[in-house]
Amino acid sequence: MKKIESGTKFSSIDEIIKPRFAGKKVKLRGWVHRQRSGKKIAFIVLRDGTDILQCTAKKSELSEEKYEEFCNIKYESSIIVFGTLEKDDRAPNGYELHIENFEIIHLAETFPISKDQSEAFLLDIRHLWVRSQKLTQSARVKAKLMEGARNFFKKQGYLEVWPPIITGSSCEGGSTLFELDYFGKPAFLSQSAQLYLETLIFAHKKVFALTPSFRAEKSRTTRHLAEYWHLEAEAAFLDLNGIMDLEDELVTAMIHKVARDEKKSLISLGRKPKDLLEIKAPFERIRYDEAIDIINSKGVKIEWGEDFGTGHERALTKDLKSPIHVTHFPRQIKAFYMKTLDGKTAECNDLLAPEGFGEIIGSSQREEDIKIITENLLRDGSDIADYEWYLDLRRYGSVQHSGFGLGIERVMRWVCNLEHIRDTIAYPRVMNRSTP
RNA sequence: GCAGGCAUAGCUUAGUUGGUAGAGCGGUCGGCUGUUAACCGGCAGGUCGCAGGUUCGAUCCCUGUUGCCUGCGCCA
Repeated sequence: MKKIESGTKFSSIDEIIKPRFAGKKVKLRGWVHRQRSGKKIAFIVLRDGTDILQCTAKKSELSEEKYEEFCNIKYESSIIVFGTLEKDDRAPNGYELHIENFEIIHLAETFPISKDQSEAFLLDIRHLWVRSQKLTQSARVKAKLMEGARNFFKKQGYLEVWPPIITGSSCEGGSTLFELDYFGKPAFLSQSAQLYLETLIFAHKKVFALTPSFRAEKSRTTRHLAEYWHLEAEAAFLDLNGIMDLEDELVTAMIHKVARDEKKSLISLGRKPKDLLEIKAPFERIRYDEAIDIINSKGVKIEWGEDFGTGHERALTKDLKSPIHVTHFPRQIKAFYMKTLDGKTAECNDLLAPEGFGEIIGSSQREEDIKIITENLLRDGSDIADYEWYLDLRRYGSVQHSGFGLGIERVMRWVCNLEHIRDTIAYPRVMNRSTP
């Protein structure tokens, strides 16, 4: 491997593929994304982490040996190229580099990924497939979504906090937790930071957190991960309508940020930025009862008291352009911490993404009545002793409060128009895969 | 967890109503080309997932097993 001389000025592709750089000399370094060579002229498509650029080498402009070396460069070799940038409609993105000199940093072995690949194979060699256009674009979109979210929370006065990942008790139901050996005692990987965020609002009033959440559910679907990134917020003094307002503005801020700053990636993933910009808070809100009627009217059967399945969510959102809230689900099918006003329904809401993508947020106003919480815990067969610390929150300065959890990868799947949630994350953890 | 499907070269696959197999890509050698994972020709590359069974003979039929994929349930 050759050392790169220190002090050398390199450009990045995204900053030079602009009209004002046409005719200018530039030095780039990156990886060979594509390579084609002939007798007199050869091409490589260079990828440098910011964009791709076609580079052209002519035999007449390089020495015989240099040209041959250029023709023998293999995919994914790392390389330094030097030359003049030109506008050229024959190049993939309208610009190309006319190579005057180049230096191979590392000549790659034959890259195992070629034209035809199966999903299973791409998961096996994920550590190399992360270099693909699809995964790099999706990664950029994700970063922008989070940037949009953080900006939004900051503006709203929410403090970012870091709850624990290892926990001693569950949040909702014990069967879906990953158990681990914690110095000889059982502990669990967190599946939601909610209960901890509830403790923290008494210190900070309004908090949010981005944490990994773990679900040991043996789900086999295109929208479940065993490890996913969970964006959760909790706010004191907020009721159900207040938290829904916040969710709508958050989601709007996130998708608008991406639509403005990551246009190319979105387009290439199959999502028009303009369509995202047309989606604006507040989103439509319907009650569970109305949703039941709508779903039934679309020919998909559901009875009052049933939770939504995939088919129900799809029927409800397939023809929508904007997300929609479904509120006030039956209390019996919802978690122990959700508030009830009428004893029958919960002050909760699910935010469903349009076009059939389904649930992206689960949210509720929290129950303050310690008796009802206890009742609910007993209903679920939980051990009250495990929740004493949580019940303390209702003993010392209890206030009305609400919060929600948003699945980043779920939002990603919708925003990037992706068939499978695994392409929203570099290393998807699903039921039967934990490597690479 | 339930239901269905698949497993043949490095990758993507065709095929054999049971007589041990072809192709494309990739590799390699050569030709051609301002190419867009281009095209043309030569060559190399396969104990047909694994273990049993039936059979003169199994990659093909049967049983088991493992891995993977899809759908459902569960959820974000």
